[in-house]
Amino acid sequence: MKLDKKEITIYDIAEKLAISSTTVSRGLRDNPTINKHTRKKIQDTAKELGYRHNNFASNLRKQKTNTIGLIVHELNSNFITSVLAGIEKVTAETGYDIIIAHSSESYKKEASNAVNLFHKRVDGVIASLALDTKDLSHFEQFEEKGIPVIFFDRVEEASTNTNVIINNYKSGYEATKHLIEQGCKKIVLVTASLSRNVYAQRHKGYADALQDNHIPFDKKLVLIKDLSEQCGVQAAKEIMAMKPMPDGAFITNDFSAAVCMQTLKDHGIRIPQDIAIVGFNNDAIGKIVEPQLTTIDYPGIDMGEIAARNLINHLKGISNIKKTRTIVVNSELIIRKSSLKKEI
Amino acid sequence: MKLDKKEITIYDIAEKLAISSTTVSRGLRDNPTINKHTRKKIQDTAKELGYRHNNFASNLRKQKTNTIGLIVHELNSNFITSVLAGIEKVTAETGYDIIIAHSSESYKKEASNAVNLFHKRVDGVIASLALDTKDLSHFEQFEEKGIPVIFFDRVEEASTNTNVIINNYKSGYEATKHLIEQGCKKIVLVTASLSRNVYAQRHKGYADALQDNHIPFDKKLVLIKDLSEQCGVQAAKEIMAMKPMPDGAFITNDFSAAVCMQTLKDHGIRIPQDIAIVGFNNDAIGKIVEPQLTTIDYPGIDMGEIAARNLINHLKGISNIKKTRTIVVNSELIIRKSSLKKEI
DNA sequence: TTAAAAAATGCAACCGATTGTAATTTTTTT
DNA sequence: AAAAAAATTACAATCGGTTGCATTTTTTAA
Repeated sequence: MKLDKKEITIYDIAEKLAISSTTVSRGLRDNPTINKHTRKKIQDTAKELGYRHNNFASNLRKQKTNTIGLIVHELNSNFITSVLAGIEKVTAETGYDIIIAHSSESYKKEASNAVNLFHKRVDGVIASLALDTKDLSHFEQFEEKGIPVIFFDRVEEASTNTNVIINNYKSGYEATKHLIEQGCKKIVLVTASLSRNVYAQRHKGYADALQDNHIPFDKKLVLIKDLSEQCGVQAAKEIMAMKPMPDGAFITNDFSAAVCMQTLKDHGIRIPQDIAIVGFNNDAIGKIVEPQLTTIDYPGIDMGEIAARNLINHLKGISNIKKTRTIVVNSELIIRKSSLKKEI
Repeated sequence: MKLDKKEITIYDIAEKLAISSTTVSRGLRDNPTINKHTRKKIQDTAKELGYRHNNFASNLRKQKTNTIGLIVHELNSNFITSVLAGIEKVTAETGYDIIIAHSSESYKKEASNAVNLFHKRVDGVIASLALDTKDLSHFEQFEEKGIPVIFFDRVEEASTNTNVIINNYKSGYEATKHLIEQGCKKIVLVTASLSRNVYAQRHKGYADALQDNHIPFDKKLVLIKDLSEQCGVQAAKEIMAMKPMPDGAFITNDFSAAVCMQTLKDHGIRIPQDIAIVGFNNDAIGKIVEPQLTTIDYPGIDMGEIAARNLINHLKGISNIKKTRTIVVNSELIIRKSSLKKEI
């Protein structure tokens, strides 16, 4: 077994330069009370000896970690990775680290991730809830210690936390209205659990758009699914079994919409002629399917940036998130061929 | 400003129970030298007081972090998330934590991520290289401190590190052979930088399959692209410009293959009749495109699990990765409609 | 040249858990 | 009941930075 070289500490640097460890500590962080010349010598020696900062010692003493925790339901989505990019942009600027934890849409795992981050002593948390998360009790531990938590996208609207969201109601309304304008009379809504805010709001927008256009709301046209691959196939089958077959579908997830569309096409159904389809998320997949998918564009980067900016400003005492309750980011309908009955 | 409750330490527990902090420390970790009854009291009191373990103090003292770093080129891919799932399975069992760093295919960011993990003092590293990473000098810092590094998928074959890979040569060979068997005579290879092992090997397999079947290798049929969305469009255009047009294409990335296929179809080219297509990765997208995409299945979960298992066994002294150089995981050709000229 | 002000550096006590070894208590053996 | 063995528990040093305050050195002002 190779013997690892001993770790270099500020004491080694201090000894070599015959100064105190205090000065070294300050010099390494460019503290202006230390003479410029001394600082240079310290930093050069640190490099020369291969010094590396010990975060554990530092955090232990400072009682801060300079780390924020991110809890998401899934990593494998364009939306989440763009949120991540937005957060990283801010944290890179401000010198914070990120710990990423994902729950795979499981409430249980989300709760254990929360405990984990809590024990890791993150300074703050940014989170998007799993599909089946029903209460926020696992976030209370943060509250109790005064650790700020900001939710985005998948939030609990009734909570007193800061939420960064899009207007899901408006998006649902617009998507449905668009389908109606294209001449659809019988519109299916394929969505996930209505206990999750985003789906509940989209559902509400759907229902109101129908009502405003004098189309009766029919509960049987609302299909509640998970967001699996299988769900797209299932939805397609149920749609095909309806008599008469619906002529429009608002599917609140692009991947599911793509799978559903595929299955419908396999059974000889023409899109958009027989049925017009609108998805949600503006995933890359929407431009690859045939016909290209009309969808709602969701500004992930902005949401990430806003959430991170607010959190860090709060941590630095620049602002106080307790005063901000909800931040709504713009989303918009992107019209592509899958819904254009009129132009054909 | 709300005053946060003071943090509870083992000393608080010790004081309350009138025992020493040593006993508390051991009791919390269920050390059998501590009386069962005492242990119970300690753990109950800890819960009651809201004690949380201080990793910083612990790591500082133990000089270990129980954390492994993961460096990947991208998060937004099915392959990488399944690797992650495999790694998490092992780390969950063994009590290790993961820090995820992604480079967005940038060598520079990869290097800075490596420095970051180094300063975070991860006990070990699992990495998949960015497209343009040409040397492994940024990993030398780990080597010097005796921190083990295992590479997977995107590796530097000439290095002396442990690599977990699939047989890219064989996969490239089989994909090409399959196209030849379907009657293709002029086969395009769309791939990424040949300086990255995976693409170099697939290229070699392609070239050898051609030769073994007496089809002359033509450099002009090899299109080197990045893996962007645009690249699929570009490739399609170049393919269409070739006279006569190729009748087969091996595109070493499912997403690019899907985009390329889409573009070809937009120009009235029939798949697989006019040109048969094989992708790589077995991404979900392959089952959504029309026709469904023939591809190479890549066992992400297994690779993650194997990499993590080897790393952690090494850390625990159970085995020594210095003795294992390369682990090859099975991959296989999945035949779907996009390449089946014969059956039509 | 001396006093006052400013700049630079150092002292020493923390932060909280871990661990080798010693001390104490309890149990077993004779 | 005393001695030996086993089981528990405690002491005290350690990990490596950080920071309030004191001290020393240098610069400026008088």
